[in-house]
Amino acid sequence: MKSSEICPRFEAAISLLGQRWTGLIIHQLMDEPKRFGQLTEEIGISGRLLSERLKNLENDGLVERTVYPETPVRIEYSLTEKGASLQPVMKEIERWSQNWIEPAKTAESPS
Amino acid sequence: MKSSEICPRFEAAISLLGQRWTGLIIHQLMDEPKRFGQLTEEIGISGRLLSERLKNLENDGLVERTVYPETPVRIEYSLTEKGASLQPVMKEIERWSQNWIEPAKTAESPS
DNA sequence: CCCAACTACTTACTATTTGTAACCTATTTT
DNA sequence: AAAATAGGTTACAAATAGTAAGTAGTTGGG
Repeated sequence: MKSSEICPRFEAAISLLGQRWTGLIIHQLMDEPKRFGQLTEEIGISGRLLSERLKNLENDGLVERTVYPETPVRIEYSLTEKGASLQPVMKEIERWSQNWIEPAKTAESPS
Repeated sequence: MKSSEICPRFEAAISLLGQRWTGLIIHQLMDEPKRFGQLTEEIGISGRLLSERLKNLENDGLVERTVYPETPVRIEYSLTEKGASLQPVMKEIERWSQNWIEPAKTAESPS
């Protein structure tokens, strides 16, 4: 019952990243801003959840929604400075996955 | 619908860490092996879910369950090499949270 | 020996979150 | 005008998480 012992900031960070899709969305926005449809296709998430997640990420200040009033209107989602600063985290997860996740199998250990 | 474009290893890693409690459990086991009751208290997770998560983590080869046949029996959970190799990831999340999460508020930016 | 307490879970049930599919509005192409 | 595309929202079923109580194997006391 005591959720002490753990740094509340770390807990907050984990409750952000430890939510389904969130990490993937941030990862996909790392290189360049993307549009709603592009994200659903690349990630394989439903519109309902993508919409929900993007709203949360906006509220947390990680993602920014920009409307370009061209014709037709174009809407892009990009990372804020706070969001972009997760790059080292993403890089480390990538590195770990390269070393410890077998591509096809569900195996345990690298060469 | 196409979940291509994303490295399947990265996806696998994210689906591990992007699950509620998993990151916190790994983090708590980083320093030293712990017992079931200790984890529930520190993390604030229910027995049901802790049990489930630990089983999954065992299956994924991240956590090891050791039974010490003392009297009374003592059961400890520890990280395997694969689990321990997530330390850089945890460290980066910690670093990020120190820089970008305000302790009391839900604020946006560091000093 | 019997009863309470402790650890490590499991089971039953409820609440919340996800996933699926259909729908909506505005614009644009055929 | 009809169909298509972008960017969503809504309604509902299915899966997952949370809560509380129960179980099994000790241990310690009366």
